[in-house]
Amino acid sequence: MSPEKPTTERASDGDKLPNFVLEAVQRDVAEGKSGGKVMTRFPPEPNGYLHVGHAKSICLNFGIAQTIPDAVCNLRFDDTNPSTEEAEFVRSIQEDLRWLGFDWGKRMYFASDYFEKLYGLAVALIEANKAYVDSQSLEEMRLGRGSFYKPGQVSPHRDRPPAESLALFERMRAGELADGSHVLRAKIDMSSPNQNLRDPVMYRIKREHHHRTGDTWCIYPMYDFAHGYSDAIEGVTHSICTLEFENHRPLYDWFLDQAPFDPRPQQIEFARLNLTHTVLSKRKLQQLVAGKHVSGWDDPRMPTLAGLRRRGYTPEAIRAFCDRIGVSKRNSFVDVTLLEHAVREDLNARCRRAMGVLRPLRVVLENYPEGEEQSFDAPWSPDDPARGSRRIPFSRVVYIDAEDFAETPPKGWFRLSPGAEVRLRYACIIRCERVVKDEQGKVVELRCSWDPDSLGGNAKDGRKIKGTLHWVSEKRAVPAEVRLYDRLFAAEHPGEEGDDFLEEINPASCEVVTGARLEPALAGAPAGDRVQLERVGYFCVDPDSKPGAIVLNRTIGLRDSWGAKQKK
RNA sequence: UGGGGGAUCGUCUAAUGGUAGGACAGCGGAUUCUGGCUCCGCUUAUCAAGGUUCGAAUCCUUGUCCCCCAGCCA
Repeated sequence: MSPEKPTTERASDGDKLPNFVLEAVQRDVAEGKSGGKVMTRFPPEPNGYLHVGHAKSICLNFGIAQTIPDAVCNLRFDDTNPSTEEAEFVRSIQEDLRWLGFDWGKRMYFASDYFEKLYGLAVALIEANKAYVDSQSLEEMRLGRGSFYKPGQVSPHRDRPPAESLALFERMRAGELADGSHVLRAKIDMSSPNQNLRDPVMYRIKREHHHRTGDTWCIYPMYDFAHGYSDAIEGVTHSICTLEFENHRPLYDWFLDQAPFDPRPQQIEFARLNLTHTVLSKRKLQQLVAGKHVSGWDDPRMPTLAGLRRRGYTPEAIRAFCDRIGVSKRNSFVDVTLLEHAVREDLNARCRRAMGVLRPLRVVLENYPEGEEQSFDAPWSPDDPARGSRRIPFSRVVYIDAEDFAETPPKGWFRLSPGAEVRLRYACIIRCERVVKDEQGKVVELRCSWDPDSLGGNAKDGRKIKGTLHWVSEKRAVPAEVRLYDRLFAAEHPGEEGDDFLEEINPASCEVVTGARLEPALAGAPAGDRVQLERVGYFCVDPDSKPGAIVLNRTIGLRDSWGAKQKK
């Protein structure tokens, strides 16, 4: 059977857009910053599955490492909040990253690897009188922080002697103090117009089991404190993050000012991906899973990498998409048709073709001898004969798709209708002689004749046949369940005006067709196998498939200019 | 009443003082044993107003609009 044609070289490389982050890094290299070294990192928090928005960040960070000689990209799990993080997500993130095609070598790290070092850094800040233990309540701290327009008030504990803070901090670590009773804060500027600088919390007490450190710690560092130092500890030179951290950069820099590292990492922000007809916020994806609105993180309608994979998307298509959307600082919504285009383009080049009928309509060829059978040769890839062919069995009764017949055809119809001729792909020409209906008047069978002089599909007398239909032999077809997926949200911007996005789930986003029939060559196709069903779309064999009960997921339909025209 | 960012075709994104280009989407056509693919063509943009300049998307001034920030989340 024709294997998929690999498209790694073709689809993903070559049309990378230049972007301002890469250019900034290249400038730094040219100027000899950090001794010309470049190290980036991809820092997921293990509290959910990776999605196509992460893919943008992954392609950026790993892409820079691949573009610049000797540069590397680390994988670092930002696991500083044990309340939400799980080992299962650590596993899935690695799996998805590998699947996408990126390799972090031996450089897989965890912020939790640095807990002891970070504790030491915190102690040093206390000793330098740059941090203090605050004993205010959460509410008092909130009030004390002021507002956008009002400067904050200093904490009554702000001038606590370093020795006293140190003693308290040690007791925090030792588990002698209750959750929430104390925090360690950086001593910066309570009246800063940037609220991130109003003595941000560095450590909180949290008696939670950590997926890696277990119960070793009951205090955990906050993002702003942990992230920059984790970068610095690893030797990261360029810490690339999304726009909402722009306000945090002064704090990122402040921490680095207190304990100079070489190289000193630099934070650069870019706009996260937004996609039309899609939700990408971790909270909303969690809601979809937790509320069982989808079958799981890998539901083929999910924008997660696991979901896209199960749907039949290829890593090359996702990478090509990421390369093409570019990187900038503008808040934007990428049209989901661009993603759909990327996957069609890749699948068109790599998938073999086969025939399958979603909604079978029985066609009896009255002038074909009963009990006889023949077969036709059909290339796996008409555009590339080198990929071989298979035989397709043919006999007196075949199925065509119900939607390829119209009793009263609209203008421009060149599929089957009473009295009309069409070609059965690779087989022969047939004419519809009679329509058989049930008591309700529903068409249940077509009585047709075939032209024995059209073997292979071309008429001996040279007459042109405009319509070509896909078909399967009744006797030899294999049954299949086909899951027709569509966008999870019909609305362009789900939940836009405060609407509940859950109520905007497209009820037609998953249509299960149970009576489909496939050509026999598809029997036994393994899970993950992809194929184009000619004239229908691209499909991927679902892991739910059992021997003799194949399940296909529709990745994406073919472009349909006829259907589009009909809609107008 | 604050601070930080951002405004280029319908949507993304280039042009870094010198022809506003590409991709997607849309429309039309050619080709076709997939109404697919491919090929060809077309439509459409510099937030506004002033200024500097031979020349401005780009520099200056003044506005306008959009996004982010008041977690012991990341």
